[in-house]
Amino acid sequence: MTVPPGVVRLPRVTLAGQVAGAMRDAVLSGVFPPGQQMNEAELAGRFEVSRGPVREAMQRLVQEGLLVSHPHRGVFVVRLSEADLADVYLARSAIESTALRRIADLPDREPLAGHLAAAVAGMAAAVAVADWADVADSDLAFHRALVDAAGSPRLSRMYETVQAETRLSFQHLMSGYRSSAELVDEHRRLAALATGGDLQAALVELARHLADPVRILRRIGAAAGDPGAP
Amino acid sequence: MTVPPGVVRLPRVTLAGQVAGAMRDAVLSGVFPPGQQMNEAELAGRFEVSRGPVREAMQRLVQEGLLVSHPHRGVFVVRLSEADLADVYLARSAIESTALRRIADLPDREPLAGHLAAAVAGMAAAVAVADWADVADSDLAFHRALVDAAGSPRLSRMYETVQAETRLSFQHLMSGYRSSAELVDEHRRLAALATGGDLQAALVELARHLADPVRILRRIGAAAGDPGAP
DNA sequence: CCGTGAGCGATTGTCAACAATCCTACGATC
DNA sequence: GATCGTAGGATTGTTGACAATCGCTCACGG
Repeated sequence: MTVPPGVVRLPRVTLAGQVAGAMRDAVLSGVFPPGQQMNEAELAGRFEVSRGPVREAMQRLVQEGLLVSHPHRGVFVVRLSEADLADVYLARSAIESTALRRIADLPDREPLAGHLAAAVAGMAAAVAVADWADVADSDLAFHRALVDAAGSPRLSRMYETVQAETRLSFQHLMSGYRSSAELVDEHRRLAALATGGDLQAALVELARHLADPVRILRRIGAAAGDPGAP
Repeated sequence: MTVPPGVVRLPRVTLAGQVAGAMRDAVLSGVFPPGQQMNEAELAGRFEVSRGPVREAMQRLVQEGLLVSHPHRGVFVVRLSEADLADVYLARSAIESTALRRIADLPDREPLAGHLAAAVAGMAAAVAVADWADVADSDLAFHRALVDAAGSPRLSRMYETVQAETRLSFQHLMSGYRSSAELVDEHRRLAALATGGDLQAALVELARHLADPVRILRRIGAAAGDPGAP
């Protein structure tokens, strides 16, 4: 019997892996408030598994920066301060600007342009109906496409962590997105520059986009519910 | 009773944490060859602990990129290819160049200059006696000081992972250091530029220092045991 | 000879129980 | 009232046993 193409090895799934995914989603969607203790026994009961896989899952999220572990005292949802937000943006800037440098050398930037355009279109549609969660998703998908286009496993892996923290800080520090066409235009401009071949202009635009947290924090102060771009 | 200053909360230590540290050291020092399976039961016996803490320790190293886990099949020491090495250098470049930008804004760069000078002195002494392990340690300490001086927890955390991979790829892909004063001079020059206030020159020097892997790989090909700077 | 299925041993994944640690509350003493 | 010591409950850390999975080998049938 010859096996037809398309038949591939099925992914192995462990309980710990599934629990980690479910917990990651729960943390990122704000189900647990900052500083909340994650009770092993209770979570194990909810998931109907033993404490072992829950422990493993939580260790993973600790390494991802979403939870923090204090030995013998428990594991807690991180409290992200404004200083943390600033640091997240610095890390994003490091990763995304390096990605832009790689993208500038790509022989074919059309696939990336397509992905960025799709994200911008999704963002515009979400802005039109004031669906803030979708705006955030599109925004993060835009930047994720940028980093992944660099073709660097390590940049992508680092960005995964930092993007989760971006989403989390958005949950904890910000209360929503402004309904503004400026946000969409900003991304449209960045997409054009990132794929247009003018690296220096793209870097300047990215730096402006991820400008220093003082500007972002000013926005928070100036208008509640007006946090700027993640 | 008033407690005198200097009396601080003692760090809590778990078996899992200790096992993780010992295993990290063993992996980084080349005790386990690339692709080696890490047998839980055997390691648990060696450490005289149960398999639980060994599992937790290994999960941590998996997240750090030193081990790779295949569910139901085991955990293995990663095999780092030349493409991996190139990617590690790209990630280092992203982090270290961002650190340089932050350092350029430091009000006082003297402490960093001191740390870099100490690392260079240690490197020179190690080169003089052809102690390759010490050369590597000094080299990595130099770059670590650079990143830590940026004062960004996330840059430092990301760098920890990438530096461990640097050390590991050094173990797996390279066979030693050349005994060369050029290496020491390179670092001395980088230290001067990093703390001297000329950001552009420092960035150019860092880029040269972490030049594209093709140059490094050429060196491997040109002279066995002559891998260039990590 | 080749392909398939079954069995076995080794190893990983999970479970439940016990041990250890922490925090809080309460009582005793000064 | 402040401090100290103790006990108890809740939770985390670890252990050893059982369950599940995988890879390899061997036997059988076509």
